Amino acid sequence: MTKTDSEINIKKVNSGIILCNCNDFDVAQTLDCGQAFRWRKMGDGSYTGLTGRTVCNILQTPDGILLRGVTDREFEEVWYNYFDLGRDYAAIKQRLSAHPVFAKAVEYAPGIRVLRQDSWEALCSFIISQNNHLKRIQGIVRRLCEVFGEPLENGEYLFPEPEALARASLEELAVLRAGFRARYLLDAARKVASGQVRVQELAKLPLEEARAELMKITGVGIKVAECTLLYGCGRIECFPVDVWIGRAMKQLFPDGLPACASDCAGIAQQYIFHYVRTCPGALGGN
DNA sequence: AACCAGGCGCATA
DNA sequence: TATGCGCATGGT
Repeated sequence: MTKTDSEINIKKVNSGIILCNCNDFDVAQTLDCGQAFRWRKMGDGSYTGLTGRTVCNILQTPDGILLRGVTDREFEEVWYNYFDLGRDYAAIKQRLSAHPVFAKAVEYAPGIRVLRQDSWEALCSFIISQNNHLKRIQGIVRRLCEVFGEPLENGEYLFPEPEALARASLEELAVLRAGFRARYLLDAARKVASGQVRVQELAKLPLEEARAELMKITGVGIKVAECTLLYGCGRIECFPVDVWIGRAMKQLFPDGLPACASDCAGIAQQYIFHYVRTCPGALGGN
């Protein structure tokens, strides 16, 4: 079976795969912290979602994290990477905790991991996220998949290919109810489909070039570009600044981002984002 | 029932 | 370089 570093232990069972000793991964914290918009919470507390054409159902249990309906091969080729299981989050959290604010944020939600999502999906998701609510972002992304994505036999939909979206007209995008973001999505689809914006290169391009490549798209500014690079290209040094992080910087880090976060700024950002957004009193109070 | 949301583009100085 | 405004839609 798969060799993983750190102490994560993988057990194979009938229903799928169990991750044991996975102390730095909380399913709800990771999937509900505003980085991915397509995971559905089921009645039993599990989450169902997909990346590419691979589906899984994931449940936190006392014995470990159960990935239902996942084969060895899918785990090795897809989910190990998607959940960033090769990265030592214990070491990152320890390093960040040198600063008291990070220490609090990490203690508040120690099970957050930064997912390695598909680049094109991350780009669209964060175009949609601008000046918007989490709840509504989820609805628009779901309709985007249902209207333009390929349906699977099990009722799931793939995230639409750029070509499929590029063929559509602005009028056809109206069903998404994405508002002024519809034309941004269309411009992204057309530039990606035509090769004018090379999403596959974003992971390896020098950071400045990668940003510039993304900002060729109307409706992609510095914040959406940083989100795409962080969540969709594995660029953990990227640091998206939205209204929440802006407030956090002003109040909690008036002297700038602490040095202990310099090589994993994006991961630090995710702990802080979730902390200030959902923990009462994290901002303003003290 | 206002107010505002994981921003951006454009106008103005 | 720095503000300020409108933008579509709908959640709180």
